[in-house]
Amino acid sequence: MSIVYIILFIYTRDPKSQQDGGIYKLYMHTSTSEFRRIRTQGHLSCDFVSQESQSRAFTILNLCIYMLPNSKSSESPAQEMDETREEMDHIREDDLVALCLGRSSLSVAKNKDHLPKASKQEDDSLNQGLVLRLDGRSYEYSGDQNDAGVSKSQSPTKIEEESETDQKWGSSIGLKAARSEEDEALLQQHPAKKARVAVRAICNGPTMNDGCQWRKYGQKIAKGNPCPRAYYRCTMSTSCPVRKHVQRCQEDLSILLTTYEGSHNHGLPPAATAMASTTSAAVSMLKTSSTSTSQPSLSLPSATSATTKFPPFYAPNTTISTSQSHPTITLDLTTPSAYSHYNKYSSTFLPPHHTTYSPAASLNFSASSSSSSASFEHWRNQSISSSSYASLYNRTELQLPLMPHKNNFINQTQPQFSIEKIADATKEITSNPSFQSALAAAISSIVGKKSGGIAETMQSQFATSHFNSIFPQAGNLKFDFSPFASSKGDFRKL
DNA sequence: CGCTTTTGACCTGCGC
DNA sequence: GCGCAGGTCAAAAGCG
Repeated sequence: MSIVYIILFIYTRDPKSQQDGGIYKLYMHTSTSEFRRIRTQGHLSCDFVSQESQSRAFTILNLCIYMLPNSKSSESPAQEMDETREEMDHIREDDLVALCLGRSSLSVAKNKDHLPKASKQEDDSLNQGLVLRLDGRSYEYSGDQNDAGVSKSQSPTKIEEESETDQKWGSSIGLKAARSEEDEALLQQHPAKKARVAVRAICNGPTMNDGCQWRKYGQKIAKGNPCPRAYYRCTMSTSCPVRKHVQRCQEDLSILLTTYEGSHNHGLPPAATAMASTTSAAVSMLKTSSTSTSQPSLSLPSATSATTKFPPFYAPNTTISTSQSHPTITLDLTTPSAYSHYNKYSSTFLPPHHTTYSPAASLNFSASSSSSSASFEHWRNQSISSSSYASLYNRTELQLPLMPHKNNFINQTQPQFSIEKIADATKEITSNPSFQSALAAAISSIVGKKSGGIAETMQSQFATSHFNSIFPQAGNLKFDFSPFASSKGDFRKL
């Protein structure tokens, strides 16, 4: 099996200076042997550069978004591709913001030989392990521990504990690799165990407003944390098996750890679909990992794998654990890439106008009960007034952290490839449920982190507009996290 | 009065 | 088998 790299650029533009900001590159590994670079007109654009197309059927193995400094304008797509490879070789690792979903060795384009084709050995490594990475690389990469703005207190406790003894990439990865193998074995030993998704988020209220209705049925003092753990069950349906427990982080009382278990057997209100889609995507990843016994065994790459260009930053934002009886994936929303990198760079590189967040950034989880319509209305009003489609699109896209500018960068080069080919490829990609759920979760996570909570409308608008811009041939795909939408799905075709 | 929360008891799984 | 910890139950209390 080979590797496909699809690089998706998401341009950002500062609304005041009209200067181009950072770029997101989205690498997608699939199981076919192709390398594509996606580019279209405008802020978000696509073309496909397909070097080799052996099969249109593939599975999404990895989905990464890296934030890079601006690159140079290119004369042609072919030149751009060369530049991309060049970039991959020279890019400074700590310039990256990453958001990754999928299964990966993280050996993304470490060297030129890795692109576009991968050796069988690398293919095997790509198959190994299940990773959900949501930025945070700056916490794990310890090349410069004195990096300004990288506060240790922002780091999730779990990773903090690990990173204290495993400050370097290699050792950390080694641990994770070992653990992942154990996890895999455990997952296979206990197939009946329900997967859990834990969400760490800053929340002042008793629970996170995830859009569902919950009833508390118990409370316990758990070992190792004086803060009581509260148990809730979903009350939106009498037979709904979904439970969650909520516990405050001992180290930082503003952080709430919410662990979800089970799947809703009823329709969800639109406001609940964002979290549900995120958690279900995470669960599906766990399940995929645990059920893929017929495929090559899954394990994380060796710590000694020296062929990676990008360090395998298993972000502190996400961990997979089976230390308890249930396989658990932890999503950390307390260390958004935006904030960490923003903090890291704003004082040094960014012009003053970058030091203000968009209004949406001040949104937070509701401090009231989980089903508070008042808080929802408050949020809704904020969303409507501050994040219409147009304003969203013109505001540097939620003012995600920008990298230092090198050059202006809007390349309007016309694609040299047939529309049909692009459309075909786009359909293949966008019709893949794994990709849909992964991208939905990824974007909802990154937007959710930016806003400090679940901002459904913004997620919907952001994800929808971006996705449709990225894949204009996909037929108006829509991320439906909107509280005003009627569908319970998180991703659909209109 | 009905719904929710609290809280001690009980059950279950796991490690030794 | 025993002890421990996590999880659940259900009666009592609280609240609107």
